[in-house]
Amino acid sequence: MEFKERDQDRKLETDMDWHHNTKLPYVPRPDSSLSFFYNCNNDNNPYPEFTFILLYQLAFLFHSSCLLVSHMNEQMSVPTKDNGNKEKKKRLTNNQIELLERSFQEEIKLDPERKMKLSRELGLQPRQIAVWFQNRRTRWKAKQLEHLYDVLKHQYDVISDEKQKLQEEVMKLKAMLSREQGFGNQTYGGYTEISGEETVESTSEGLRVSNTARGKSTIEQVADQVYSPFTVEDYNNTVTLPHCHWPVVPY
DNA sequence: GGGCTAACCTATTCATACG
DNA sequence: CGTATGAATAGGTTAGCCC
Repeated sequence: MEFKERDQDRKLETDMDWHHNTKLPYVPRPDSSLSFFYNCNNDNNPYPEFTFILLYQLAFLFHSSCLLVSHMNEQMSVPTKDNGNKEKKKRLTNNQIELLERSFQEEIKLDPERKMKLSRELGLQPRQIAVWFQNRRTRWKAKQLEHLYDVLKHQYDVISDEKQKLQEEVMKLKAMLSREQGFGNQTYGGYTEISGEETVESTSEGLRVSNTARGKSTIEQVADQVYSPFTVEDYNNTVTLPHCHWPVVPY
């Protein structure tokens, strides 16, 4: 079967889920407009009864399928841009949303049993429950990304400030060094024969930094703080966690 | 392995509420 | 009346099941 056709079938099934309680109509005997099917009783036919039964069944099937298609189109409200009986979208009530929200906070994924339970409790179609959960997960992920962006931006700002301070300090120290060199090679305080880089190490700020100098620089350490708690794996884990541990965010 | 199915996802459409 | 929001659809992917 062509993929597109299969997909359409699947859509149909999904829609049948939407109208899971749809009952097929009683199909009456084909009407007179199909009477040509029954006019098989002529002299040239050696098996009039057999032909009648065969044609009757064919006619019945044809008529049934016609009725079935029209019934399904009617019942399923197949969204067509031009028909007048297109079903209007309705907002869910506050009570419905409240219960759905509570259920979502318990578990962001929806198992079939819970779907049916919610469907019964809320008087909504199972398909509507599934769609609501899908949309809610999308909003939840968007909020998570937004939150992650805020955290990263804050940490970026902290690093930026630190960098700015360090650059200003380097400038000051370079200026001091220039002045010092103006006095020749005489010692000045504790500094002798030092480069600009090392000067930073010797300042109070630099001393603070040097406490951690055994391993990584401040920036590297801050960078670690920025990136380590937010690995892709962690993010994926939060997304696939069975329970919503992320702070509840309004959507 | 390939077909089928159900559930999921992202992107999009469209109706509705609201300032 | 324009915009934001949310319900619903379209089309694609994936995993599980069966043959």
